[in-house]
Amino acid sequence: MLTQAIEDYLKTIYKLQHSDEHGGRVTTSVIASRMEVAAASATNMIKKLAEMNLLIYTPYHGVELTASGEKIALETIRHHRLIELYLSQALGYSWDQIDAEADRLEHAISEEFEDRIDEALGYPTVGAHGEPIPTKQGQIDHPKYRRLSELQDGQSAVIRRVSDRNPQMLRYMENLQLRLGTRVEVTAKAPFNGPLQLKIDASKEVSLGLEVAGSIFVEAD
Amino acid sequence: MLTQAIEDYLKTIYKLQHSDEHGGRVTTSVIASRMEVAAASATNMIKKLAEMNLLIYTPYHGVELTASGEKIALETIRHHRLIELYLSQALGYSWDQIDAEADRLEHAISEEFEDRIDEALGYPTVGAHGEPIPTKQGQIDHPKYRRLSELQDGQSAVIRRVSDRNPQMLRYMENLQLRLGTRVEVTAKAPFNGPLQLKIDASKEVSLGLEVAGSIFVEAD
DNA sequence: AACCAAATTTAGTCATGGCTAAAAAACTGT
DNA sequence: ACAGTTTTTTAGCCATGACTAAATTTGGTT
Repeated sequence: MLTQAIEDYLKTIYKLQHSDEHGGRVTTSVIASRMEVAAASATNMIKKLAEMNLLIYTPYHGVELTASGEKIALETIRHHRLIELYLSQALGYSWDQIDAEADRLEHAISEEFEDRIDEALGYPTVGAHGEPIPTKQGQIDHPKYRRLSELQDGQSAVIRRVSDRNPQMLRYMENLQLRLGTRVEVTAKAPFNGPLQLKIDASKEVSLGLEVAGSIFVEAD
Repeated sequence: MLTQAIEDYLKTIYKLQHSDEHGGRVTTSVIASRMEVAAASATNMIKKLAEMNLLIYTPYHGVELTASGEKIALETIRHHRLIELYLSQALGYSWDQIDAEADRLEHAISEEFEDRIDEALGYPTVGAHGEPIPTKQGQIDHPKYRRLSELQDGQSAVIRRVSDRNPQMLRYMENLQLRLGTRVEVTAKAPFNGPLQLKIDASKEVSLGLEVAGSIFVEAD
Protein backbone atom coordinates (compact mmCIF):
# COMPACT_ATOMS: atom_id res chain seq x y z
CA MET A 1 0.00 0.00 0.00
CA LEU A 2 2.64 2.50 1.06
CA THR A 3 5.32 2.04 -1.56
CA GLN A 4 8.77 3.51 -1.46
CA ALA A 5 7.80 5.89 -4.26
CA ILE A 6 4.83 7.22 -2.32
CA GLU A 7 6.92 7.87 0.76
CA ASP A 8 9.55 9.60 -1.32
CA TYR A 9 7.03 11.90 -2.99
CA LEU A 10 5.36 12.81 0.28
CA LYS A 11 8.70 13.51 1.93
CA THR A 12 9.76 15.72 -0.96
CA ILE A 13 6.46 17.60 -1.00
CA TYR A 14 6.60 18.15 2.74
CA LYS A 15 10.08 19.57 2.51
CA LEU A 16 9.08 21.84 -0.37
CA GLN A 17 6.05 23.12 1.53
CA HIS A 18 8.27 24.09 4.44
CA SER A 19 11.13 25.60 2.52
CA ASP A 20 11.11 29.37 2.24
CA GLU A 21 12.19 29.23 -1.39
CA HIS A 22 8.92 28.63 -3.18
CA GLY A 23 6.51 30.65 -1.12
CA GLY A 24 4.45 27.66 -0.12
CA ARG A 25 3.31 26.92 -3.66
CA VAL A 26 4.38 23.41 -4.54
CA THR A 27 3.98 22.78 -8.23
CA THR A 28 4.37 19.74 -10.44
CA SER A 29 7.59 20.95 -11.97
CA VAL A 30 9.27 21.67 -8.63
CA ILE A 31 8.34 18.22 -7.39
CA ALA A 32 9.50 16.61 -10.63
CA SER A 33 12.82 18.38 -10.52
CA ARG A 34 13.50 17.46 -6.89
CA MET A 35 12.51 13.85 -7.52
CA GLU A 36 14.54 13.85 -10.74
CA VAL A 37 11.67 12.47 -12.79
CA ALA A 38 9.81 13.82 -15.81
CA ALA A 39 6.97 16.24 -15.12
CA ALA A 40 4.48 13.76 -16.54
CA SER A 41 5.62 11.14 -14.04
CA ALA A 42 5.05 13.59 -11.22
CA THR A 43 1.56 14.39 -12.49
CA ASN A 44 0.72 10.71 -12.50
CA MET A 45 1.87 10.19 -8.95
CA ILE A 46 0.20 13.37 -7.73
CA LYS A 47 -3.11 12.18 -9.10
CA LYS A 48 -2.63 8.89 -7.37
CA LEU A 49 -1.77 10.55 -4.06
CA ALA A 50 -4.82 12.82 -4.37
CA GLU A 51 -6.93 9.73 -5.01
CA MET A 52 -5.57 8.29 -1.77
CA ASN A 53 -6.43 11.48 0.10
CA LEU A 54 -2.82 12.10 0.96
CA LEU A 55 -2.84 15.53 -0.65
CA ILE A 56 -5.13 18.10 -2.20
CA TYR A 57 -4.47 18.59 -5.86
CA THR A 58 -5.55 21.64 -7.79
CA PRO A 59 -4.62 20.88 -11.39
CA TYR A 60 -2.26 23.42 -12.89
CA HIS A 61 -1.81 25.04 -9.49
CA GLY A 62 -0.03 22.70 -7.17
CA VAL A 63 -0.54 20.43 -4.20
CA GLU A 64 -0.94 20.59 -0.46
CA LEU A 65 -0.55 17.66 1.91
CA THR A 66 -3.54 16.52 3.94
CA ALA A 67 -3.15 15.59 7.59
CA SER A 68 -2.63 11.94 6.70
CA GLY A 69 -0.19 12.78 3.93
CA GLU A 70 1.80 14.94 6.31
CA LYS A 71 1.78 12.18 8.89
CA ILE A 72 3.40 9.75 6.48
CA ALA A 73 5.87 12.39 5.33
CA LEU A 74 6.91 13.09 8.91
CA GLU A 75 7.30 9.41 9.67
CA THR A 76 9.55 9.03 6.66
CA ILE A 77 11.55 12.10 7.59
CA ARG A 78 11.87 10.84 11.14
CA HIS A 79 13.22 7.55 9.84
CA HIS A 80 15.63 9.35 7.58
CA ARG A 81 17.03 11.64 10.24
CA LEU A 82 17.33 8.99 12.91
CA ILE A 83 19.16 6.73 10.48
CA GLU A 84 21.47 9.55 9.40
CA LEU A 85 22.34 10.31 12.98
CA TYR A 86 22.87 6.66 13.77
CA LEU A 87 25.16 6.23 10.78
CA SER A 88 27.27 9.15 11.83
CA GLN A 89 27.30 8.52 15.58
CA ALA A 90 27.37 4.75 15.81
CA LEU A 91 29.06 3.74 12.58
CA GLY A 92 31.42 6.64 11.96
CA TYR A 93 29.98 7.82 8.66
CA SER A 94 30.95 11.29 7.47
CA TRP A 95 28.51 14.11 6.70
CA ASP A 96 28.55 13.59 2.98
CA GLN A 97 27.76 9.86 3.05
CA ILE A 98 24.77 9.60 5.31
CA ASP A 99 22.04 11.04 3.13
CA ALA A 100 22.35 8.55 0.29
CA GLU A 101 22.49 5.58 2.64
CA ALA A 102 19.53 6.84 4.67
CA ASP A 103 17.51 7.41 1.50
CA ARG A 104 17.50 3.68 0.92
CA LEU A 105 17.29 2.49 4.49
CA GLU A 106 14.42 4.76 5.53
CA HIS A 107 11.97 2.63 3.57
CA ALA A 108 13.29 -0.69 4.80
CA ILE A 109 13.27 -0.32 8.56
CA SER A 110 10.54 -1.38 10.99
CA GLU A 111 9.04 0.49 13.92
CA GLU A 112 11.15 -1.76 16.07
CA PHE A 113 14.33 -0.60 14.38
CA GLU A 114 13.26 3.02 14.64
CA ASP A 115 12.65 2.62 18.36
CA ARG A 116 15.92 0.85 19.00
CA ILE A 117 18.16 3.38 17.30
CA ASP A 118 16.14 6.21 18.86
CA GLU A 119 16.95 4.69 22.22
CA ALA A 120 20.59 4.01 21.34
CA LEU A 121 20.95 7.66 20.36
CA GLY A 122 19.34 8.91 23.57
CA TYR A 123 16.11 10.19 21.99
CA PRO A 124 17.68 12.98 19.94
CA THR A 125 15.67 15.97 18.73
CA VAL A 126 18.12 17.18 16.11
CA GLY A 127 19.59 15.28 13.18
CA ALA A 128 23.15 15.01 11.91
CA HIS A 129 22.92 18.18 9.84
CA GLY A 130 20.96 20.07 12.48
CA GLU A 131 17.49 19.38 11.11
CA PRO A 132 14.73 18.86 13.66
CA ILE A 133 13.65 15.24 14.08
CA PRO A 134 9.86 14.82 14.17
CA THR A 135 8.58 12.99 17.23
CA LYS A 136 6.86 9.64 16.91
CA GLN A 137 3.61 11.59 17.25
CA GLY A 138 4.51 13.74 14.28
CA GLN A 139 5.41 16.90 16.14
CA ILE A 140 8.15 19.05 14.76
CA ASP A 141 9.16 22.66 15.06
CA HIS A 142 11.03 24.66 12.51
CA PRO A 143 13.44 27.03 14.22
CA LYS A 144 14.23 29.93 11.93
CA TYR A 145 17.93 30.37 11.69
CA ARG A 146 19.70 32.98 9.63
CA ARG A 147 21.97 32.09 6.77
CA LEU A 148 25.62 32.72 7.43
CA SER A 149 25.61 34.70 4.19
CA GLU A 150 23.22 37.21 5.72
CA LEU A 151 25.46 38.11 8.64
CA GLN A 152 27.07 41.50 8.70
CA ASP A 153 30.75 42.19 8.95
CA GLY A 154 31.90 41.66 12.51
CA GLN A 155 28.97 39.50 13.59
CA SER A 156 29.54 36.27 15.47
CA ALA A 157 27.29 33.23 15.49
CA VAL A 158 27.05 29.51 16.13
CA ILE A 159 26.33 26.96 13.38
CA ARG A 160 23.00 25.22 13.99
CA ARG A 161 22.14 23.57 10.68
CA VAL A 162 23.63 22.93 7.27
CA SER A 163 21.92 22.07 4.03
CA ASP A 164 22.39 18.42 3.10
CA ARG A 165 21.64 18.88 -0.57
CA ASN A 166 25.18 18.70 -1.91
CA PRO A 167 27.50 15.96 -0.59
CA GLN A 168 30.57 17.62 -2.07
CA MET A 169 29.75 20.82 -0.26
CA LEU A 170 29.27 18.87 2.95
CA ARG A 171 32.66 17.32 2.54
CA TYR A 172 34.14 20.76 1.97
CA MET A 173 32.50 22.07 5.14
CA GLU A 174 33.75 19.10 7.11
CA ASN A 175 37.27 19.74 5.90
CA LEU A 176 37.02 23.31 7.13
CA GLN A 177 35.78 22.02 10.49
CA LEU A 178 32.50 23.82 10.01
CA ARG A 179 30.38 21.62 12.28
CA LEU A 180 27.22 21.96 14.31
CA GLY A 181 28.00 24.09 17.34
CA THR A 182 31.07 25.65 15.78
CA ARG A 183 31.42 29.36 16.49
CA VAL A 184 32.13 31.56 13.49
CA GLU A 185 32.76 35.27 13.08
CA VAL A 186 32.49 37.25 9.88
CA THR A 187 35.63 39.34 9.78
CA ALA A 188 35.13 40.84 6.32
CA LYS A 189 32.61 40.83 3.51
CA ALA A 190 33.63 41.45 -0.08
CA PRO A 191 31.21 43.61 -2.09
CA PHE A 192 29.24 42.56 -5.20
CA ASN A 193 28.25 39.18 -3.74
CA GLY A 194 31.86 38.37 -3.12
CA PRO A 195 33.12 35.90 -0.57
CA LEU A 196 33.15 36.53 3.15
CA GLN A 197 36.09 36.17 5.43
CA LEU A 198 35.39 33.85 8.31
CA LYS A 199 37.13 33.16 11.59
CA ILE A 200 36.38 29.58 12.68
CA ASP A 201 36.38 28.68 16.36
CA ALA A 202 38.31 31.85 17.12
CA SER A 203 41.34 30.44 15.39
CA LYS A 204 41.80 29.80 11.69
CA GLU A 205 40.52 32.17 9.03
CA VAL A 206 39.05 31.15 5.69
CA SER A 207 37.44 32.81 2.73
CA LEU A 208 34.00 31.37 2.07
CA GLY A 209 31.94 31.71 -1.11
CA LEU A 210 28.34 32.89 -0.85
CA GLU A 211 26.91 29.61 -2.07
CA VAL A 212 28.47 27.75 0.82
CA ALA A 213 27.69 30.52 3.31
CA GLY A 214 24.08 30.43 2.14
CA SER A 215 23.90 26.73 2.95
CA ILE A 216 24.96 27.25 6.56
CA PHE A 217 22.34 28.29 9.08
CA VAL A 218 23.43 30.02 12.24
CA GLU A 219 22.16 31.42 15.48
CA ALA A 220 23.59 34.92 15.85
CA ASP A 221 24.49 36.33 19.23
CA MET B 1 19.80 -4.14 -12.99
CA LEU B 2 20.02 -6.20 -9.82
CA THR B 3 16.58 -5.87 -8.38
CA GLN B 4 15.50 -6.97 -4.96
CA ALA B 5 13.51 -9.80 -6.54
CA ILE B 6 16.53 -11.12 -8.39
CA GLU B 7 18.64 -11.13 -5.24
CA ASP B 8 15.88 -12.88 -3.34
CA TYR B 9 15.50 -15.62 -5.94
CA LEU B 10 19.24 -16.22 -6.17
CA LYS B 11 19.55 -16.37 -2.41
CA THR B 12 16.70 -18.84 -2.17
CA ILE B 13 18.08 -21.02 -4.96
CA TYR B 14 21.53 -21.05 -3.39
CA LYS B 15 20.12 -22.17 -0.08
CA LEU B 16 18.07 -24.89 -1.75
CA GLN B 17 21.09 -26.17 -3.66
CA HIS B 18 23.01 -26.52 -0.42
CA SER B 19 20.28 -28.01 1.70
CA ASP B 20 20.37 -31.76 2.08
CA GLU B 21 16.60 -32.03 1.75
CA HIS B 22 16.14 -31.99 -2.00
CA GLY B 23 19.13 -33.93 -3.18
CA GLY B 24 20.57 -31.05 -5.13
CA ARG B 25 17.69 -30.88 -7.59
CA VAL B 26 16.16 -27.43 -7.39
CA THR B 27 12.85 -27.36 -9.19
CA THR B 28 10.39 -24.63 -10.04
CA SER B 29 7.87 -25.75 -7.47
CA VAL B 30 10.37 -25.84 -4.62
CA ILE B 31 11.55 -22.35 -5.47
CA ALA B 32 7.98 -21.10 -5.81
CA SER B 33 6.97 -22.53 -2.47
CA ARG B 34 9.98 -21.07 -0.66
CA MET B 35 9.44 -17.67 -2.27
CA GLU B 36 5.73 -17.92 -1.59
CA VAL B 37 4.77 -17.13 -5.16
CA ALA B 38 2.82 -19.06 -7.80
CA ALA B 39 4.77 -21.60 -9.83
CA ALA B 40 4.18 -19.57 -12.98
CA SER B 41 5.80 -16.54 -11.37
CA ALA B 42 8.85 -18.61 -10.53
CA THR B 43 9.07 -19.90 -14.10
CA ASN B 44 9.05 -16.32 -15.39
CA MET B 45 11.82 -15.24 -13.11
CA ILE B 46 13.88 -18.37 -13.76
CA LYS B 47 13.75 -17.70 -17.49
CA LYS B 48 14.88 -14.16 -16.86
CA LEU B 49 17.74 -15.26 -14.64
CA ALA B 50 18.83 -17.84 -17.24
CA GLU B 51 18.76 -15.06 -19.84
CA MET B 52 21.10 -13.08 -17.61
CA ASN B 53 23.44 -16.08 -17.26
CA LEU B 54 22.92 -16.22 -13.53
CA LEU B 55 21.75 -19.80 -13.68
CA ILE B 56 21.43 -22.76 -16.01
CA TYR B 57 17.86 -23.68 -16.68
CA THR B 58 16.76 -27.06 -17.96
CA PRO B 59 13.02 -26.70 -18.53
CA TYR B 60 10.96 -29.19 -16.54
CA HIS B 61 14.08 -30.30 -14.69
CA GLY B 62 15.34 -27.50 -12.53
CA VAL B 63 18.06 -24.92 -12.22
CA GLU B 64 21.69 -24.59 -11.18
CA LEU B 65 23.43 -21.35 -10.36
CA THR B 66 26.34 -20.23 -12.52
CA ALA B 67 29.45 -18.76 -10.93
CA SER B 68 28.10 -15.23 -11.28
CA GLY B 69 24.70 -16.22 -9.95
CA GLU B 70 26.34 -17.83 -6.95
CA LYS B 71 28.46 -14.75 -6.38
CA ILE B 72 25.40 -12.54 -6.12
CA ALA B 73 23.65 -15.07 -3.91
CA LEU B 74 26.61 -15.17 -1.53
CA GLU B 75 26.84 -11.38 -1.39
CA THR B 76 23.17 -11.22 -0.50
CA ILE B 77 23.54 -13.94 2.11
CA ARG B 78 26.57 -12.17 3.55
CA HIS B 79 24.55 -8.99 3.87
CA HIS B 80 21.71 -10.85 5.48
CA ARG B 81 23.83 -12.62 8.06
CA LEU B 82 25.93 -9.62 8.96
CA ILE B 83 22.79 -7.55 9.44
CA GLU B 84 21.18 -10.27 11.54
CA LEU B 85 24.21 -10.45 13.77
CA TYR B 86 24.39 -6.68 14.07
CA LEU B 87 20.74 -6.46 15.01
CA SER B 88 21.16 -9.02 17.74
CA GLN B 89 24.53 -7.88 19.05
CA ALA B 90 24.38 -4.11 18.70
CA LEU B 91 20.67 -3.41 18.91
CA GLY B 92 19.46 -6.13 21.24
CA TYR B 93 17.09 -7.89 18.87
CA SER B 94 15.94 -11.36 19.80
CA TRP B 95 16.40 -14.47 17.66
CA ASP B 96 12.92 -14.46 16.26
CA GLN B 97 12.95 -10.85 15.04
CA ILE B 98 16.16 -10.56 13.08
CA ASP B 99 15.33 -12.53 9.97
CA ALA B 100 12.38 -10.42 8.86
CA GLU B 101 14.22 -7.16 9.46
CA ALA B 102 17.33 -8.39 7.66
CA ASP B 103 15.24 -9.59 4.71
CA ARG B 104 14.36 -5.99 3.98
CA LEU B 105 17.63 -4.34 4.93
CA GLU B 106 19.88 -6.72 3.00
CA HIS B 107 18.83 -5.10 -0.29
CA ALA B 108 19.17 -1.53 0.93
CA ILE B 109 22.67 -1.39 2.35
CA SER B 110 25.83 -0.26 0.60
CA GLU B 111 29.28 -1.85 0.56
CA GLU B 112 30.24 0.87 2.99
CA PHE B 113 27.57 -0.22 5.44
CA GLU B 114 28.56 -3.85 5.04
CA ASP B 115 32.18 -3.02 5.81
CA ARG B 116 31.35 -0.89 8.82
CA ILE B 117 29.15 -3.41 10.58
CA ASP B 118 31.61 -6.16 9.68
CA GLU B 119 34.28 -4.14 11.47
CA ALA B 120 31.99 -3.25 14.38
CA LEU B 121 31.27 -6.96 14.86
CA GLY B 122 34.95 -7.90 14.74
CA TYR B 123 34.85 -9.68 11.34
CA PRO B 124 32.62 -12.56 12.42
CA THR B 125 32.55 -15.86 10.54
CA VAL B 126 29.32 -17.19 11.99
CA GLY B 127 25.88 -15.57 12.01
CA ALA B 128 23.33 -15.15 14.76
CA HIS B 129 21.78 -18.58 14.23
CA GLY B 130 25.14 -20.25 13.65
CA GLU B 131 25.15 -20.07 9.86
CA PRO B 132 28.51 -19.48 8.20
CA ILE B 133 28.98 -15.95 6.86
CA PRO B 134 30.47 -15.89 3.35
CA THR B 135 33.61 -13.79 3.06
CA LYS B 136 33.67 -10.68 0.91
CA GLN B 137 35.39 -12.85 -1.70
CA GLY B 138 32.52 -15.31 -1.67
CA GLN B 139 34.18 -18.09 0.28
CA ILE B 140 32.06 -20.14 2.59
CA ASP B 141 32.26 -23.56 4.11
CA HIS B 142 29.37 -25.73 5.15
CA PRO B 143 30.23 -27.59 8.32
CA LYS B 144 28.09 -30.69 8.62
CA TYR B 145 26.48 -30.81 11.99
CA ARG B 146 24.12 -33.48 13.19
CA ARG B 147 20.55 -32.81 14.11
CA LEU B 148 19.80 -32.99 17.77
CA SER B 149 16.99 -35.37 16.83
CA GLU B 150 19.55 -37.88 15.54
CA LEU B 151 21.45 -38.18 18.80
CA GLN B 152 21.19 -41.38 20.76
CA ASP B 153 20.06 -41.69 24.32
CA GLY B 154 22.85 -40.58 26.63
CA GLN B 155 24.78 -38.57 24.05
CA SER B 156 26.01 -35.10 24.85
CA ALA B 157 26.61 -32.27 22.36
CA VAL B 158 26.97 -28.52 21.87
CA ILE B 159 24.50 -26.45 19.87
CA ARG B 160 26.18 -24.97 16.79
CA ARG B 161 23.34 -23.84 14.55
CA VAL B 162 19.57 -23.56 14.56
CA SER B 163 17.16 -23.29 11.68
CA ASP B 164 15.82 -19.77 11.28
CA ARG B 165 12.76 -20.81 9.31
CA ASN B 166 10.16 -20.45 12.03
CA PRO B 167 10.24 -17.36 14.27
CA GLN B 168 7.85 -18.92 16.77
CA MET B 169 10.11 -21.90 17.11
CA LEU B 170 13.08 -19.59 17.59
CA ARG B 171 11.27 -17.82 20.38
CA TYR B 172 10.48 -21.15 21.98
CA MET B 173 14.14 -22.17 21.81
CA GLU B 174 15.22 -18.86 23.31
CA ASN B 175 12.81 -19.33 26.19
CA LEU B 176 14.35 -22.71 26.87
CA GLN B 177 17.80 -21.10 26.79
CA LEU B 178 18.76 -23.24 23.85
CA ARG B 179 21.47 -20.96 22.46
CA LEU B 180 24.60 -21.32 20.35
CA GLY B 181 27.26 -22.96 22.48
CA THR B 182 24.78 -24.42 24.93
CA ARG B 183 25.60 -27.94 26.00
CA VAL B 184 22.78 -30.46 25.85
CA GLU B 185 22.48 -34.11 26.77
CA VAL B 186 19.84 -36.53 25.61
CA THR B 187 18.71 -38.30 28.74
CA ALA B 188 15.86 -40.27 27.19
CA LYS B 189 14.24 -40.89 23.84
CA ALA B 190 10.60 -41.88 23.52
CA PRO B 191 9.84 -44.49 20.86
CA PHE B 192 7.64 -44.05 17.74
CA ASN B 193 9.08 -40.62 16.92
CA GLY B 194 8.21 -39.40 20.35
CA PRO B 195 9.86 -36.51 22.13
CA LEU B 196 13.32 -36.65 23.62
CA GLN B 197 14.27 -35.73 27.12
CA LEU B 198 16.98 -33.10 27.23
CA LYS B 199 19.27 -31.83 29.94
CA ILE B 200 20.23 -28.23 29.18
CA ASP B 201 23.55 -26.85 30.44
CA ALA B 202 23.78 -29.69 32.91
CA SER B 203 20.89 -28.27 34.86
CA LYS B 204 17.27 -28.09 33.83
CA GLU B 205 15.52 -30.88 31.97
CA VAL B 206 12.93 -30.47 29.27
CA SER B 207 10.97 -32.64 26.91
CA LEU B 208 11.54 -31.62 23.30
CA GLY B 209 9.45 -32.56 20.28
CA LEU B 210 11.17 -34.03 17.25
CA GLU B 211 10.31 -31.06 15.04
CA VAL B 212 12.22 -28.73 17.30
CA ALA B 213 15.04 -31.19 17.86
CA GLY B 214 15.35 -31.58 14.10
CA SER B 215 15.84 -27.84 13.75
CA ILE B 216 18.79 -27.76 16.12
CA PHE B 217 22.21 -28.71 14.79
CA VAL B 218 24.84 -29.89 17.19
CA GLU B 219 28.42 -30.97 17.41
CA ALA B 220 28.52 -34.22 19.32
CA ASP B 221 31.41 -35.09 21.59
C1' DA C 1 2.10 -49.00 -24.08
C1' DA C 2 -1.20 -46.09 -22.53
C1' DC C 3 -3.40 -43.56 -19.08
C1' DC C 4 -3.52 -40.34 -15.07
C1' DA C 5 -1.92 -37.20 -11.82
C1' DA C 6 1.35 -33.96 -10.68
C1' DA C 7 4.55 -30.62 -12.12
C1' DT C 8 5.68 -27.18 -15.30
C1' DT C 9 5.23 -23.90 -18.83
C1' DT C 10 2.56 -20.77 -21.80
C1' DA C 11 -0.71 -17.23 -22.55
C1' DG C 12 -2.80 -13.42 -21.18
C1' DT C 13 -3.89 -9.95 -17.36
C1' DC C 14 -2.87 -6.51 -13.79
C1' DA C 15 -0.60 -2.70 -10.84
C1' DT C 16 3.39 0.12 -10.27
C1' DG C 17 6.02 3.79 -11.75
C1' DG C 18 8.85 5.27 -15.04
C1' DC C 19 9.19 7.48 -20.11
C1' DT C 20 8.16 10.55 -24.66
C1' DA C 21 5.25 13.19 -27.66
C1' DA C 22 1.39 15.88 -28.23
C1' DA C 23 -2.38 18.66 -26.49
C1' DA C 24 -4.11 22.04 -23.36
C1' DA C 25 -3.91 25.59 -19.95
C1' DA C 26 -1.61 29.41 -17.76
C1' DC C 27 1.32 32.98 -17.65
C1' DT C 28 4.04 36.87 -20.38
C1' DG C 29 4.65 41.13 -22.76
C1' DT C 30 3.12 44.31 -25.91
C1' DA D 1 -6.60 41.20 -25.93
C1' DC D 2 -3.86 38.11 -28.15
C1' DA D 3 0.38 35.85 -29.59
C1' DG D 4 4.12 33.29 -27.89
C1' DT D 5 6.41 30.83 -24.29
C1' DT D 6 6.32 27.96 -20.39
C1' DT D 7 4.04 24.76 -17.51
C1' DT D 8 1.09 21.07 -16.96
C1' DT D 9 -1.69 17.36 -18.34
C1' DT D 10 -3.15 13.63 -21.41
C1' DA D 11 -2.31 9.69 -24.20
C1' DG D 12 0.13 5.91 -25.08
C1' DC D 13 4.21 2.99 -24.29
C1' DC D 14 7.57 0.06 -21.57
C1' DA D 15 9.76 -3.02 -17.87
C1' DT D 16 9.06 -5.40 -13.63
C1' DG D 17 7.05 -8.99 -11.26
C1' DA D 18 3.04 -10.66 -9.52
C1' DC D 19 -1.49 -13.46 -10.81
C1' DT D 20 -5.02 -17.18 -13.01
C1' DA D 21 -6.37 -20.42 -16.39
C1' DA D 22 -5.16 -23.44 -19.90
C1' DA D 23 -1.91 -26.31 -22.26
C1' DT D 24 1.97 -29.29 -22.10
C1' DT D 25 5.43 -32.40 -20.27
C1' DT D 26 6.90 -35.78 -17.05
C1' DG D 27 6.76 -39.83 -14.49
C1' DG D 28 4.42 -43.54 -12.21
C1' DT D 29 1.08 -47.39 -12.62
C1' DT D 30 -1.07 -50.95 -14.57
